[in-house]
Amino acid sequence: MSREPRREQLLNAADRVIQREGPSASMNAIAAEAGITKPILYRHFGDRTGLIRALTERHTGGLLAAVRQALAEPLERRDRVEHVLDTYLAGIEARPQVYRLLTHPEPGDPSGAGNALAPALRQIAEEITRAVQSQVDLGADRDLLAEAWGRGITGMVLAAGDWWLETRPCTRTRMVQALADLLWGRLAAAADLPTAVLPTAPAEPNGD
Amino acid sequence: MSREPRREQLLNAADRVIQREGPSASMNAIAAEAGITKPILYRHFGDRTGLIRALTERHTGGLLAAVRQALAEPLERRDRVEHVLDTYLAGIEARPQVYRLLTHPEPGDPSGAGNALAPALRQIAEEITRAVQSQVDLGADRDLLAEAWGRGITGMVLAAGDWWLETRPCTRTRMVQALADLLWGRLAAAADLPTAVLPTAPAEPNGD
DNA sequence: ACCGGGGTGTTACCCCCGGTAACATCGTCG
DNA sequence: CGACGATGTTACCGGGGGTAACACCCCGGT
Repeated sequence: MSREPRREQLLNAADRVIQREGPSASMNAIAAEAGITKPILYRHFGDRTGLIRALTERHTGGLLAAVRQALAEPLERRDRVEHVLDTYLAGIEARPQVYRLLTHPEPGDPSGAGNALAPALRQIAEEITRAVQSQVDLGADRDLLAEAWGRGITGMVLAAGDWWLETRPCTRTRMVQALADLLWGRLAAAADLPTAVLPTAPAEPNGD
Repeated sequence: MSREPRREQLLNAADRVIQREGPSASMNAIAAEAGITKPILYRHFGDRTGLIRALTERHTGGLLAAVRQALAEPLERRDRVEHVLDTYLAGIEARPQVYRLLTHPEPGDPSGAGNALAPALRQIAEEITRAVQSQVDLGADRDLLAEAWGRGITGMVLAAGDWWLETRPCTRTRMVQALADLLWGRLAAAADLPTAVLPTAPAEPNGD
């Protein structure tokens, strides 16, 4: 049996463990799930990050492709944006554990310093950047704006989506509306509230 | 000498190590930097997360207070938003390593599952939520929108700020403009670009 | 029939990390 | 003085990532 099929089996096992125990599952646990021992895993994936990377690449495909396709949909812009948001939220809703893996990829790697966006998310950010660049007329600043917005929108959806997944405060479509509204400048358009009172929150140094 | 001052000294040492080695510095390294050994650290902080928490709380104060104050500034809304953005970016610009600590607090903790936003950031998100709730008239959906937007905006600024810090594609004020423009619905307002190419040949399933 | 290579797998080990137990030392207060 | 609360130490544990060394098994070549 050539290497590939075995690799797939090992990835399946790793997948199951991570579904069950979260992204911090140990190599021992993964090996045990696969019915084998550690060195084999290391033969196939080099090190832990290699395994995780293989795993994420395998799952990213679907979500990334879906988002990319949604970005290219021939709709009115607002509808397209909503479509993309819904696609993303549906994706993370379907497989929360995998989604964790995508967002928390390599716990505490000392090398690369701090990327707020995991590789999988960075691909999405680039996809958005490209879409904005090619679809929206932003004048001279287009490159800067598109890049900044690509990252920004990705981070926004990541954080908001995470919150939504955990607290489930509303339906998915409603959440899509809320985010699209934000992107659509509803924050700018809304009226001021009467300056109630309380310039500042009464100093409450700490909570939790 | 009561406990507090020693604690401060230990935190100073931890701070130096983390400035130098990043947030994944080991307890041994921190103890060594302080000229002592591990058990003392554990006496003072319980465990690693306790230390990190103490450290973040110490640094969060400044940024959080600054953001809170910026949110309460008596300006036109757009100016206020820009002020908040600038405050945040200035804060992370001043101390990148600390900022890493705030955003990557506990690498791979198995307990809390996956919070995309670190505690420090969550406080900022709540601050934004409160500000939106009390300052902007959003009709019946105000609670949901304010919460979703609080998280979303925080995530947006986190991701975009991270990218900006690493690549420094423009000045801070320009970055502030770019993000404020996004929040101000410029994405919605801009014209379509002539559908230059794109619909292209019918579906060409392709991977990068 | 023999051998070698590429796959399978194992046990046993290393180093470091987070965390703890047990013990020794100083200064202060009653 | 003694008790107490702080300081500090060495030595250890369990477990995680990662590696070395060895064993099997099958298949194809000479």
